[in-house]
Amino acid sequence: MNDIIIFLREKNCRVTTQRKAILNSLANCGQYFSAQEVFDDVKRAYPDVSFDTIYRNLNLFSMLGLLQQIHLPKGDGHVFEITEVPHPHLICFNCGKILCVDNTPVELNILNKVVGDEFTICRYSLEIYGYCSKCRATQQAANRSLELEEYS
Amino acid sequence: MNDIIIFLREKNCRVTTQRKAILNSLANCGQYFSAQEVFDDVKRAYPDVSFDTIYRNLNLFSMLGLLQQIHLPKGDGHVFEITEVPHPHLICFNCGKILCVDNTPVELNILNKVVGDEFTICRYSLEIYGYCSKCRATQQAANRSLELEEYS
DNA sequence: ATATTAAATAGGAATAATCTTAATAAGAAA
DNA sequence: TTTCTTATTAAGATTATTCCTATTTAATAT
Repeated sequence: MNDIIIFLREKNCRVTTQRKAILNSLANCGQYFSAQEVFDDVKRAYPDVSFDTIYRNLNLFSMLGLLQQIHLPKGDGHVFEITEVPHPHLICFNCGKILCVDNTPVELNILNKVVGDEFTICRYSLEIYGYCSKCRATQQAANRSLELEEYS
Repeated sequence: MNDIIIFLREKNCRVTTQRKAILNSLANCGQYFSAQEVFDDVKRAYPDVSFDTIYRNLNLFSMLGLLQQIHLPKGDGHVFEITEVPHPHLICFNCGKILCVDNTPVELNILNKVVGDEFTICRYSLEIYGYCSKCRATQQAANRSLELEEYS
């Protein structure tokens, strides 16, 4: 916690009561969490906090590289993860479960080679959508009626 | 157009007036477009169409693999692209410009090897955020005040 | 051509996320 | 400590997106 406060000062970001409260809340959240969860938790300590402040700061923390955003399918918003290392996630269409991919197929130095001088990379986000082993059987049956594609 | 209608029937999806109108609109949209743009365009031909119908069908078309969704940074929603082949995109934090990466560093067969039997992949989404060459100079100056990280 | 049935829709309610502005407070300087 | 500057905030307005339900209509069977 003190490390992050020092880090924020280094980045010329003010260390406000609300930011400290948000950082405290993150410790109470699970591995993946929504802005709503953080809001509910912070509100217990600071009933006056506004939703806007939560969003603004979660986005700031993302930009600073303290959090990663994970995009849910079907435009269902996004959740956050506390990690400084971007990595891919598997997301189940059916149950919504999120799994980390540790053995990452994307290396930033490879990406940098690909984009060359045309672009300066700050961060990336790779979501892999489909069905977890648990949901596969039931969902594949349902998909057969829609005949959705699957990569093999 | 006729191909897509046949395709929809094959997938057991009904070919409604609204769906045909949406498909027609897509031809009028640029390479990347928002649900709002499609709504505005469809509304000209069918003033009664509801926003819900636009969203529902753009999501359906995504699920069917006709469209890809591109997640904008800072939770700023997403735009769609007409393409059946998922591929990465570079997105400029500053001007919002979107660039395709053709020489893709992600291959579905590699992903499938990584996830093995634990997950059935349907599609993926890789967004690479940062600054385009045009915005780099001006924005890096701004970033120095915030001292945001950049990968080298 | 008509009836049947289930998917798809419109409309409006509900929720989520962002923007605007005046007030507040953190950090810097005196 | 006190003042000053400006980033940050709360509040509410606005916009974006999804949900709910009664109605409509595409596709199928008669």
